[in-house]
Amino acid sequence: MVSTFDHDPSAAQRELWKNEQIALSARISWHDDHLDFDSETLEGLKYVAGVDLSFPENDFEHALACLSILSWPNLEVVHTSYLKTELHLPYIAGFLAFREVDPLLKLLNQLKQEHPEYYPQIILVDGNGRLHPRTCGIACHLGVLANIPTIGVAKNFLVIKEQDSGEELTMSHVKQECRTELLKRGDYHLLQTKQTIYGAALRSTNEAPNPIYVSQGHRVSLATAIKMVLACCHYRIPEPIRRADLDSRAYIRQLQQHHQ
DNA sequence: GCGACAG
DNA sequence: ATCTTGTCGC
Repeated sequence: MVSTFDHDPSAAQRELWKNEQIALSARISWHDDHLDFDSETLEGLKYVAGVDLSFPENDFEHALACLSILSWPNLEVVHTSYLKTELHLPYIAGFLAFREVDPLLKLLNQLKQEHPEYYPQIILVDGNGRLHPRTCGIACHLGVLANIPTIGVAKNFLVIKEQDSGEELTMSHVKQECRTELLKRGDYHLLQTKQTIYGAALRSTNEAPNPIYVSQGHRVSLATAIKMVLACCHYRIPEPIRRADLDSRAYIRQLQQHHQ
């Protein structure tokens, strides 16, 4: 029995995925907020969500997807939902959404059916949004498919190289800039080329010198995305994503113990 | 051929 | 993506 999981997808498959990302990216308006709350004061915001996938030890084909709903401005968990899922593709940098977005969409649809009162007004996604080779990371993917405002938050920098201009944002260059420029909570460094603003490296706490990488997903401006993420950061990782990560990992450990 | 790139 | 352990500072 040959599993598709064992092999990298063909170059042809990757070209199809690239075209899909380019088409999705074209559907996003990058300049404006399309929110149902005030982007300046955050007045009217009630619920903010975080999504993440956690994996059992040494098993990257099975995952527990998690959707955490937090109240604003208290940032307390009011609802958590999980979905055990089987993954059919390996992780490939630049194509994360094709591996992970389906279970997240299912969780959102399920919440809308069963607990519409908790349906979030904006989602923080573990991964990039516009900060992506084709300006279409998983946060964009999820936002467009579910038609909901999203923001991408990555813990590591994804190298960007522009096809036409040849201009690139390299790991070492960005880290260098961050060390010298990001001195306190709220300081950020724009990640941009001559033609595109991809996102920002943000120092989210005074204690954590390593930045997080914030970018627009869907229906949100970069300025609002940065403000929103910073407002959600008690620690380096914003609370909605942090809770989805912690709670799903705890639940996996519980499942494994109960199964023995 | 080599290096490297979210999760 | 996962795990463990130790260390520092309040």
